[in-house]
Amino acid sequence: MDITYTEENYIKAIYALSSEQGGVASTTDLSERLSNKAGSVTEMLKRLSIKKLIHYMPYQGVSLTASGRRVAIEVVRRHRLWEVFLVQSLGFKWDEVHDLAEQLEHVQSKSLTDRLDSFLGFPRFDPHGDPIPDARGKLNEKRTQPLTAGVAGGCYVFMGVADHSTAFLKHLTSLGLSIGGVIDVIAVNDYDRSMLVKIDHQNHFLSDKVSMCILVEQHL
Amino acid sequence: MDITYTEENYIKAIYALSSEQGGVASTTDLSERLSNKAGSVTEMLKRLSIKKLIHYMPYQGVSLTASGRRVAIEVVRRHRLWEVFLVQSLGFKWDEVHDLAEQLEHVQSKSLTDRLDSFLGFPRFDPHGDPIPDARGKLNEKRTQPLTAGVAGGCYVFMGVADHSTAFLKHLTSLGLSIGGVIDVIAVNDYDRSMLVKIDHQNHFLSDKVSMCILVEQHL
DNA sequence: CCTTAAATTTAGGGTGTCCTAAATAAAATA
DNA sequence: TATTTTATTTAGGACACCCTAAATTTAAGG
Repeated sequence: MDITYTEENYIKAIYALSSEQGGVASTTDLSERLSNKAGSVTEMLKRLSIKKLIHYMPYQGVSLTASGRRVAIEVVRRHRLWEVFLVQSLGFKWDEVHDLAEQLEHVQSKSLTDRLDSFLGFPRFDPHGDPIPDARGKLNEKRTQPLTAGVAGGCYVFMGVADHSTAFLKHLTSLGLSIGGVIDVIAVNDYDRSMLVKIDHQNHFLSDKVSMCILVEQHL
Repeated sequence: MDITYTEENYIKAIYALSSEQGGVASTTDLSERLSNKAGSVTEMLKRLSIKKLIHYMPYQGVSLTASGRRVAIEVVRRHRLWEVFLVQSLGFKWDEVHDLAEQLEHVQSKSLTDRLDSFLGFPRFDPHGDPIPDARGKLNEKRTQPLTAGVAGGCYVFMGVADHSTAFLKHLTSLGLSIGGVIDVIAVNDYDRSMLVKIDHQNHFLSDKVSMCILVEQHL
């Protein structure tokens, strides 16, 4: 079965939304995420449903079928591998690679993907800390928490982001933060959940808008 | 101005055909090369003409404008760089890369292309011996001749192919021939232009269908 | 429960790219 | 040159993907 460029983008969006929420994505959410109007989304949902890539019950939202999920994971795998390539081999910065990977991810070739994977040394995470599914579609889930869950005195390792926008990534860079970096939480403001943290010997204030998108693990 | 995937393919085909022939490509040639019907081609030619990418006089064939040529060369550059990457970095064989490069070439990003070029060490030729335009669009023309122009007793260096099909490339591989390889012409049959050659200490008969697509330079 | 608001779908259009079949122009042949 | 063949264009239709506006269904609030 052949799946178009656009269909892949819908599948990917459904995958992302339905894993954030309880397994289903709504028409409106999709329409926002893809910057398309709701009517266009409905139309595509019907097509994807005919192709048996999604479960679609009008008005009830959609979820991926097994084969839809396979497609989604393959696209995600390609996207993240290309991101690694762009950063690791071509020297792009982590905030520059998203849009390029968004195009490269649609080159449908198992052998290309697998060889790229091997060439890169089978990386397990992309430059933003997102896990890369392996050739069989196995994806080791990240066991991370947003930094907002951190407590004063706690020490955390920066493992990934929940906001992939260039603006946000540039901001983190300006804080001296990159994947694997250590964050000491000095104080947490109960009222607005803002926090004072130490990164690379420097103190910074983080609003909860920011710390919510910083994904961390407890430091060992 | 944005140029679609399909438009790029038309531009590339026009570029290829019009450099083979006297600067113009016909509707029928394009229709064959692109496996589209003539009517579809005419329609696209009108569109490309409006975008000022081609000179189009109905019934008279088309040629590229300066800006069309710039687009074509950029696409060719991307195609050939990706081919180098696929062979050199990912270990594909030279007969496996065409279709993949055909997809990768449409990722429109100057910085990606230039970084890839640099990553690969600014290669001047692709795995089939075709010259790669540099970042400014400069393309050093190959000064090669088909092996059919060779004479008995002559010694030649294999520089490229005029047929990029997998079948032909595999055939060359089976003859022990790869870019840079040396070909000694032992005898030429005047009647059908077939020839007896020595490649890597082994003798082979080549029909003119084959030797016509083997591009060579005189050995120093 | 009824009414309003919000979410979703349907209806009707538009563009890009393709097709087939018919009409026309150019080239080849007699 | 007249006629036939071939090349090309035009006309009309299809499908994927998008839109706006109207209709409908579901959810929310009184």
